[in-house]
Amino acid sequence: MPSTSFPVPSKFPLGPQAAAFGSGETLGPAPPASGTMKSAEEEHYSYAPPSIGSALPLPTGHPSLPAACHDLQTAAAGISAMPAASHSAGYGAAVDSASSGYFLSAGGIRPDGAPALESPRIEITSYLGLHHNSGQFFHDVEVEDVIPSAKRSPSTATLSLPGLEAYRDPACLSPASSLSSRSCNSEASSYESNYSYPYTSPQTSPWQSPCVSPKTTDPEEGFPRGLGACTLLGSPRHSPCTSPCASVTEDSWLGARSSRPASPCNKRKHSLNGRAPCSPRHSPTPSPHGSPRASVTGDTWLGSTTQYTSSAIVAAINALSTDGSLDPGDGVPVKSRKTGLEHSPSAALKVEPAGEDLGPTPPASDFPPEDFSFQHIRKGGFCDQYLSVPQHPYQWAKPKSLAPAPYLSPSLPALDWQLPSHSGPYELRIEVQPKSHHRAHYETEGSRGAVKASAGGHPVVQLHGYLESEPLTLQLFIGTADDRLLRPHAFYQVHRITGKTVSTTSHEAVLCSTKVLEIPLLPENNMRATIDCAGILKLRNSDIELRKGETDIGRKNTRVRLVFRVHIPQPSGRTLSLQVASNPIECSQRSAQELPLVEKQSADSYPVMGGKKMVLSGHNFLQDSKVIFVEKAPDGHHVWEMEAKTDRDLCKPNSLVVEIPPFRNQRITSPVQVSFYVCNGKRKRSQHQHFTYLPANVPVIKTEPSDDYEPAAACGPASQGLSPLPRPYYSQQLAAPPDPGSCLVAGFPLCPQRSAVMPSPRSASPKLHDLSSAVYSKGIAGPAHCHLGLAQPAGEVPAAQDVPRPLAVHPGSPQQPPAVLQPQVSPRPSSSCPLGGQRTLCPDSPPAPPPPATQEPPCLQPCSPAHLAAMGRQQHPLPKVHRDASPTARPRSLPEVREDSGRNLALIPVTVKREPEDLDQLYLDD
DNA sequence: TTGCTGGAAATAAGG
DNA sequence: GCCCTTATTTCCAGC
Repeated sequence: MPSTSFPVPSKFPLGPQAAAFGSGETLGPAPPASGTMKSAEEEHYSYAPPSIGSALPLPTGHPSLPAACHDLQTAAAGISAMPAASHSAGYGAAVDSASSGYFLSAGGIRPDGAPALESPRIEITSYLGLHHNSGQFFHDVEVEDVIPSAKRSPSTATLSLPGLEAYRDPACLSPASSLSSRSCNSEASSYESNYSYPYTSPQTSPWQSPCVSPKTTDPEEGFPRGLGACTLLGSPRHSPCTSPCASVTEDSWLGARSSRPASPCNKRKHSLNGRAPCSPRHSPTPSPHGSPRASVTGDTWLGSTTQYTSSAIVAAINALSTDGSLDPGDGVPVKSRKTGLEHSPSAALKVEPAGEDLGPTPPASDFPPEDFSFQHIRKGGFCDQYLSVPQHPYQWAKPKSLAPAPYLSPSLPALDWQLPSHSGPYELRIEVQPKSHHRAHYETEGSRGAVKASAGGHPVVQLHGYLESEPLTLQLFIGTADDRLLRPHAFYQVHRITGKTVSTTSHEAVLCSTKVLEIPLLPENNMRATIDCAGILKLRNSDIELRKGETDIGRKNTRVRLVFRVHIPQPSGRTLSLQVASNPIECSQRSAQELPLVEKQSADSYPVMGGKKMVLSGHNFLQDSKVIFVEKAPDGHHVWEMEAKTDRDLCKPNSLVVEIPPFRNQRITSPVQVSFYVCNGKRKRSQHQHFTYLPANVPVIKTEPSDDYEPAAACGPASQGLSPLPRPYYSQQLAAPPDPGSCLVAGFPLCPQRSAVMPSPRSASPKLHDLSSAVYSKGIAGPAHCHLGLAQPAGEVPAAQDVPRPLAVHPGSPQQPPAVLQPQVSPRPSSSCPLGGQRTLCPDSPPAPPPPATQEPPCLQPCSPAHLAAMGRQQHPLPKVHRDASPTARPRSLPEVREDSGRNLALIPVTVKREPEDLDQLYLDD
């Protein structure tokens, strides 16, 4: 791991990010240690040390590097960095370090000869790196300090897309994945499996493996997730190249191990002949993504922190990247890359001989991480060949994205943070929703085009209230559509569409292993953008699930949402981040044809007595369709379930009339949020839609279905509770506080909600975030780590899990002492949640915020601290009750202590249905 | 020729 | 361990 040592970013001025990195990475710091692990905190905090900086060469990049190089560097750096950041968590310090080292080295190498090097490789990697990691990151950070964030255009540069290709290595491209799929995936596994890699880092493994073991193949694995980091990819990991080897390996490997030998493989092989042999990589793509979360959780990410960091980092990197215009990946359009890979490269790859060639290549293990990577490079192991493939000369030259220089701060909120859709005068709104079905394409397939609007055309997003003349950047990524908090989807990635039919400029970036499409929002267009450049890429379940830390299941997890974000620089120097998610989009082929889907509902709320007719609009409704209303406990158990009456005569494929059933508790004093879904059969259920029961004496509030709904004041409990979001469960947009400042508190210690439960590191979702890095970092650090890598049983920390994240100002705010953030760190949300603090956040919030009755999924209303607090306290009890209930006993009455308002409890017989499954499972159903 | 689709076969996963 | 059903992933073919 020697190598490891160096890269460390020199400066980590950044708070969070830095922390993340630093820590995560540890790398750098890690003194090389290879292996030495630091406590999360340490890492976070520690990383910053200047010493490190100095120590680190960051050569990468840094400053010294020419602009041109910059990109590369970035990439490289990113890579290195990333790992650390992101992954470190996951794997353990050791790993991280390793990885870091790994990358670093790579990076380091480059610096020198960088360019020379197979840039190709770099590119690939780079894309990852670019964003997030990279040493640059560090740099960026520094820079950032110096430079007004606002002015950077970074993202552009960085992102520039390379297409992301980055995602997949070229090598990977191959469908081959088949093998890989497993193997790869497994990468992690393999990793686990015992192969002893010198490095622990997962990432590393891949490489090594290449030759060595099948595992290797997996480039992907490492990749995505950890990589998420992506970052790395670039480098070493990139293994993709490796993969090639892998391929070699694969074969052997396969034979040996492949669990599923044939299947895909066969096909794939078949394809291989023609195509990409690399199979192993098949996952090539796998994009980076590994689900972020997973990643986070997983090895890769350090911890939530990481994410936090990562995002910040990314941002920073982006900013930096700005400088560099080059993007490794850039120039190459994804597809082109793909193609390229497939063809010639593939041949090469396929030949695998490489493998042989590689064969000779010492197992990764043999080399020190750094060396390892280098060696590959030097030797030109398969990688070289691979790389050598002259794919995109222009790659490097790729022009910067057209997008306006966005304002990017290194400290931008992590992608899994819950952000409001509007704040003060600003509102980010989806004017035209995407079609409810869009068949995502696999890497092995060609693009299936851009997501379209149901009425034809494409989705449209507009930022209202922005009167400045500076263009902004709209970020788009694929998010989840389940009941939990919105977060990047582990199994889907946004895919940039280009061509004659695309009128919107965009470029891809990879943040924390999540592809992000950046689209310019121009004042001349009224800050409105038509999203005709976004397709959806499906990653193989096997590739993602095998990653360490991945907690989500791909099977039946085929719904996504388009998530849009915009970061608005404020006069105060802070950045206001807004986010809005689209209606859910069913991405599978089958589902689109069979599963019922509710797009709109005529009512979002109604008094408990029910009886009103509600019209549901959507698809695949049948006369036999049933509409089931469900009240869930925080832990996902069904507290109440009722089949609503439907009017068969009025049932049409696209509309269904249902009578709102009376709520079980007619005495509620505050709105209770429940959900309902349309069921066409055993396994054919629509996604849950939100519905709010109002107290009998409360005047009915007209609700608008869908996206348009605008919560009054998000902050207040009232809004939360009441807010009848027309949106489906999934809609998790946070309502923004009426006034930007109202809910923000500098210090805001937020509940670590997610962090506790979710793998993902990101913990709090800040609404405004301060650019200042310092503080930021700290906060991050703590929390992040907590979870990463760990998958939590849904049941365990019910409340915490989905508890909405409060909006908050970035920890980074100068005012805030890092300490404040700490709460986030705490592993357990429940305990950790600083209620008091939260409350402080929203002054407006009513004193006794009655959280919506128990049912409400925490996730829905993240905003109010009170709410969170309440959840933390109140919800636990319920779960218990439920658990006690026998699973089978479906409707069963138990004295329930229900708290409508949070204060008054009424004992009411409750029908309890025990739901053994987690939310996830529920979602998956069956 | 490339990209986008729709369909469906081949496999894998679950029950 | 086998069979059946369902879900996933890869291929094909047409426009």
